[in-house]
Amino acid sequence: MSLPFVLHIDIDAFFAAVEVKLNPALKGKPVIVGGLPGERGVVCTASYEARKYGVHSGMALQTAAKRCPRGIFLRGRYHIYSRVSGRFFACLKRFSPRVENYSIDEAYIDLSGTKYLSSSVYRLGHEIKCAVEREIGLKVSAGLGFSKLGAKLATEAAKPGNFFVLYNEREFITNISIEKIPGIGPHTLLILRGLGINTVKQLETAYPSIWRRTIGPHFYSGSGFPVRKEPKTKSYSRETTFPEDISDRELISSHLAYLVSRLSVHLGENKLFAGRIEVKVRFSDFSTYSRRLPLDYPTYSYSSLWQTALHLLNVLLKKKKRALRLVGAKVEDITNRRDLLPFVSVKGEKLSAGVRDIKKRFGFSSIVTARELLLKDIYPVEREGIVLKTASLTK
DNA sequence: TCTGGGGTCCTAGGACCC
DNA sequence: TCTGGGGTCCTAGGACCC
Repeated sequence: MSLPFVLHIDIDAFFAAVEVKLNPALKGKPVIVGGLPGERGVVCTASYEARKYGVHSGMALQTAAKRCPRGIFLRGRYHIYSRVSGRFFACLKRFSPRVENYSIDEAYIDLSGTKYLSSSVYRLGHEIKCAVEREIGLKVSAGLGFSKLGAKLATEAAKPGNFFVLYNEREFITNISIEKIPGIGPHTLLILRGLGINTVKQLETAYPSIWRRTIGPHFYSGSGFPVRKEPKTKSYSRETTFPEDISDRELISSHLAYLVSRLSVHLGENKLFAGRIEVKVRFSDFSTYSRRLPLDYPTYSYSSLWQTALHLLNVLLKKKKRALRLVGAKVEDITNRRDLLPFVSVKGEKLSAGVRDIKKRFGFSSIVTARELLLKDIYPVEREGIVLKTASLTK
């Protein structure tokens, strides 16, 4: 009988670290990934040098630029980060089959019952950390605990670049300040403070149900939440915040068409079918609305998705007479049921497959709908493409 | 300071049925 | 002519995470 052991690993300042690795001249400099200073957007990752200036992720780029005028601002190259991430997880899986990819740069590894247990589980944790660093060439922080929550908090204590073992997890957690607990955000924090709750111990004894709810399914709580296998994705979304608010309906629907097209291609490439689609808008006053509708049948066809999306957009635009800041689309109720494949023979599905093929071979913008063509200044056509005929633009 | 993009999960309340 | 109660399903939106 052995205790459960969970290792948590987190790549330090991931996106910034990748950029520094690819361009060593950036080493030791305040690197800020997320966008350029004048742009509408937020900081995605700040290097530790940039954090010294008070820059952190989620901060508006304009604020970051004020706090750190000499910061090196980069837009971010997500396809590269994603490749590094793949190597990160592959390396972890060599040590244990029970690896949960919690995010692009974070994982839980279940070390319970590992052969090396239990006298040297600590050494094993350290070995894994070093192996990952060698493999991807980036510094990571790691924490070992008896639960996911414990391991995660241990990693926090280890940052940057160290390995922290939580020997007395129960005591460590109960005495910790509640804002350190993942799952307790600004809103919950405000409520709890109002109730006079400041530590986990106070929360657990006074409001056990809140404790269970706020910590959610991600972490250990009494009976324990296991390290999960890769859960399958339940929804895919694409959204765009415009550089400037726009009112032109045609331009708005063109943006939406582009997003729906990307979703359609993504679904089709993975032989996935969406059962529902949602459209989201954000007006210039930041008020945000969404509307969703089930599709007639699960599909990845652009024309089916678009038809419903356009209808939802029209409903949403009636909400306010204001310029738009953002438009987005999301597909949900994803299935990969093979028995749905016969629907691919429907005309729209065949067209989708053809378009997808061309996009794959000649680039995403090599073939676009007439509607997307309105955006040609924003998303330049990569080659002389074929323009797919669509119905009237103003339908 | 002016607030991204991509996800997950939860809940209140309406519609509908018996 | 004053309107129950319970169950289920669905939508919109909020909170949270990285």
